Amino acid sequence: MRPLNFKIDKKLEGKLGRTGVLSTPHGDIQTPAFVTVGTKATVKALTPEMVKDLGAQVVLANTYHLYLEPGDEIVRDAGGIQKFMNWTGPTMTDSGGFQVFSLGAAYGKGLGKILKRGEEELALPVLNEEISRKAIIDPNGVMFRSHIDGSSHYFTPEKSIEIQHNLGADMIFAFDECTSPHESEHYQAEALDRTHRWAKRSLEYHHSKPNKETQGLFGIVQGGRSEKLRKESAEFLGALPFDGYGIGGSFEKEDMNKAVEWCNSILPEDKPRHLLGIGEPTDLFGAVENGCDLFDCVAPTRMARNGGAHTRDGKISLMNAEFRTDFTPVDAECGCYTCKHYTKAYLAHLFRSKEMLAGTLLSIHNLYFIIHMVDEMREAIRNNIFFEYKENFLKRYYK
RNA sequence: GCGUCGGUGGCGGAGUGGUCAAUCGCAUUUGACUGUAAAUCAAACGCCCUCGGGCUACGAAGGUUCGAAUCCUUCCCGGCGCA
Repeated sequence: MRPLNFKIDKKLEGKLGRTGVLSTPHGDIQTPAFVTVGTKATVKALTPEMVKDLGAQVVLANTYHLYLEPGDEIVRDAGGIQKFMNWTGPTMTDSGGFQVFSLGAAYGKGLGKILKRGEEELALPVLNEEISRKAIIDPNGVMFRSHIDGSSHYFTPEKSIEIQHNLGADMIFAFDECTSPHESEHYQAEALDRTHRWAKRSLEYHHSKPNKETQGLFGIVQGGRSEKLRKESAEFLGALPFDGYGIGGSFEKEDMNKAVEWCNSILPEDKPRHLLGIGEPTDLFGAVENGCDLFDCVAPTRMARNGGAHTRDGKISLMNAEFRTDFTPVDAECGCYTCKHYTKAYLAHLFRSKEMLAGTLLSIHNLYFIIHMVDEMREAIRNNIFFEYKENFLKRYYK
């Protein structure tokens, strides 16, 4: 029995986009779908019931974080991540590959996944960089220093898969190296070679264990901003028997769609593709159009906790003075629980007085907004109106 | 009334002769947030202008000094103690 079954039911004419159904041991996912991030086996500020009610189909947790606390064996003994966190739907776990980046090359530099124009100078070497960073890479794996207590831990591809077997999600990722966009082409090639070797090892280890019966393994395409490397990576990994593929790395905003297209024109059509860590409306349209089926992103929930809200007319910050006396919903056209029952003035009050409910209510809204936007893209593809939908949405959102 | 301690920027509270437009915290304003190191971070925050600078400021008014938020005098206001 295969752990996953992916069935494409409609294609976007002239493009790589498609809709489908991804069946997992814990239920079906209508794709394209936005994956809610619950790094530490919790979607921050929300109960699983809230997450379900706002329309989430699948939750993604993290290997590195759950390994550190509470420990993957505890999650295993609890009956796996679904049972542990009381989320009954499909789950995924990331491999810890992103932490190679965020705790390594990006540590202390405020570097994110998307490189903005003019940020290149940040690539200048920092004094004592090797001391400050908390992840050090070698050919065999990565040494992490815990961001919690400073203790040292060593991840190999085998170790990451072993942890993910213990966590027990329906879909797991091969251990990869997410590179900094500042790295040279030479380094990108070297890192990609490492990611490929790690991918094979992840696959071999995975298939040497019985968990392969229930867990699908995704390989992760890397290659930075290089067309040559991206295509090379898609070729290499596409030829391996993964159950799906992730597209990782950090991008120049303008280049992302191209990079996604390079990868997806090569990756096997019948396998699900997950664009890792992307969640801005404009990026999601590009990703769907160019053939991605899944995307996860912390932005909706993180923004929400910081007072940032999506609306049909663009982003707003509820900390802005004007909303203190605005007695209308965050988005009058939104059907979420928060918009049905609360005003901006109330949310502004909650944020200013630092009440916990603020982050909860706005997380509900932002997740609902993004999830439903992707749902609408899916329906638009099925109804042959994707490009109209896209144009109307983006024109209004970014006006 | 006498004695005593104190009055600093929206608030709290440092500073006790020059390096003070004044540490710091809060509040305020704005910005950022894309496989969560994040309910976080950054910037601005007397007035005027362009970096730089100019102007007005530490209860009020005088004074000492090259120079005062800092010392002196008087006054006003507040806490406490004694009558």
